[in-house]
Amino acid sequence: MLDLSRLRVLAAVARYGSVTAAARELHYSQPSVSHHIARLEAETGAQLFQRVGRGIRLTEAGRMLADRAAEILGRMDSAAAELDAHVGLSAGRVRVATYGTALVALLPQVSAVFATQYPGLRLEIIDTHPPEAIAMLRAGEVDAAIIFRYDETEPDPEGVRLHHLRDDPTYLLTLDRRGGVAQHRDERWVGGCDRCRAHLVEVCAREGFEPQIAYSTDDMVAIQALVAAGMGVATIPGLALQAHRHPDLNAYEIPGAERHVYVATYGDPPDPPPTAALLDVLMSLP
Amino acid sequence: MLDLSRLRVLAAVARYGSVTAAARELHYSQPSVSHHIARLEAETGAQLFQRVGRGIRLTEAGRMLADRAAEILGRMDSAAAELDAHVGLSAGRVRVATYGTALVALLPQVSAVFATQYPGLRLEIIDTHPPEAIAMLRAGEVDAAIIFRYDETEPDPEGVRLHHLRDDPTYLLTLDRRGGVAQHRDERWVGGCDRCRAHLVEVCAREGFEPQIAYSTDDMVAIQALVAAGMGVATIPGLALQAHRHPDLNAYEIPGAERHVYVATYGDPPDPPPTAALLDVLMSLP
DNA sequence: AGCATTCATCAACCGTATCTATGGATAGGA
DNA sequence: TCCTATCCATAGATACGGTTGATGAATGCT
Repeated sequence: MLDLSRLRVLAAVARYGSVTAAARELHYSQPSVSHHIARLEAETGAQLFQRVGRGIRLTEAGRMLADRAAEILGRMDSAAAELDAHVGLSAGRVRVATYGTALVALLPQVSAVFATQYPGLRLEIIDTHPPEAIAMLRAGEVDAAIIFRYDETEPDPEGVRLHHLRDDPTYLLTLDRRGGVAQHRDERWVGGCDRCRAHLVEVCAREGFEPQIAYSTDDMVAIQALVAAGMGVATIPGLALQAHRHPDLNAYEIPGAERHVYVATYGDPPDPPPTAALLDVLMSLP
Repeated sequence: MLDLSRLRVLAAVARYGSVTAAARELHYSQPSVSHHIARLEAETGAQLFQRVGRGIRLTEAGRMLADRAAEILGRMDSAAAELDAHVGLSAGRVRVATYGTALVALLPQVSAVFATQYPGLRLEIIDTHPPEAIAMLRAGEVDAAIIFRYDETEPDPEGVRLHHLRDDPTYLLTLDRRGGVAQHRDERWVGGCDRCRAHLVEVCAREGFEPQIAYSTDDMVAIQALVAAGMGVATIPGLALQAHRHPDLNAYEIPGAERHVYVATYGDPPDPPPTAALLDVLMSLP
């Protein structure tokens, strides 16, 4: 196959019409350039130049190949430039899968930091529950996943690395001023997603009762509206409260019911620069 | 700048998703491929792959560069194929400048041979008198020039090589049956181009008279029509008669008045293949 | 637990590009 | 006409880089 440095030499000789001038331009010695074009002709079996007196002139085939060479070299240059942009994080994208609460509470700030600090680095966000987020991370559909778990002693998911982001306390939401979970054992409860509901049942079991779950929704606004309407009480993560807070409601932190929030990445360290940048920004959030 | 063999390795690893598989495909050893991608990453400063367990996965930057690499390699391939076509004379073009008589008498046959023997090789023809044809040859505007001269002892034009093609006798065209030039000394003459007219004067001078040139034209049909109309006599090259012959006219070969016909090419041997092919065909014409 | 696979590292060999020095040829000037 | 400067090709020496084979570490499967 054709050799790139030969093509570069050919293009230079074609542009300057002289072996010596091309050598000067390329910072080569003249014999080196002469040798290159001789080898190129031998390798391709084509006559690229015709020697005329003490000069040379391109043949039709030589002109054609020189044009192609210039084009290829141009593409090479632009590919190198594009790669440099990726290295400097002024190009590329990061795809992150995250659950709804973190999406509204954290990602807007991340996006704002990216816009000023890494313009050109696209942030793509996918709203998914943790199990699916991990699956997407393994499948390479996202570069990072923001997940949570209640029990930090449970084993880490296989094949991914977890970076602890923060602990998110769970709050009891009520209309009245009674702050204990057990005090609401006979009321109706509003549940969240599957895992949140399971955790709610567990917390209540610790207090010795089974909650009567009247309605389940992931929507933090809906949950608060239902409680405010007197439908019952609910638990809600602190991050959700940070994003939206109904004025009529009281919130009491439930001890020992923190959500442990992590960013998961795939593969061995080091993480690719865009992913590392996302991690940095997430870690530095207040 | 980026190295092509590295890019080829990168493209292969990207396509197969494995260093070992890429090595098999490229007929490289596995460490060689591993080394190549390590060097490519070091040279570009970009993280192209992420090691995950016993495998590897492309990063965003790696995917981008691999795509560009595949594109560049494709262009390289097509350039090589195009070049091969030129070598095999199934592509390219030959540009030839020729004077009118040779154009109508020789070039159609050349064109016919090219069409069957070198399909894809374009033949471009320019109608020019010999001095201009030589100038165009020197300027690189044509690859060959078909010229003639009467005096073969005159020095060859500078900077070009002449290949003798044939000797084209000059004929005396008359309405009657008198075949000698001197026998028409008092008639009126029809002249051709500048150089032909000068030659006519010279031939007549050898016979001891100066011809009375009543009309001059290059058009072989017009010359014959004028003579047939009784306007006078004329000289005409054999090749012209070969292309067009007025039935009423008699033609007598003038001894020692041959046109020497040559193909001129530029630069040192060997000629580029398309030019050599044209020469071959011209030489083999009857 | 054992085996096969995968990728990274190391040392040795080989190929090839590059340089300097030299030669042959040509174009321009005295 | 000769001389000189310029240009391209060739030859030999050096050094850089690529390829290979052997080896090691880590992982996933049976």
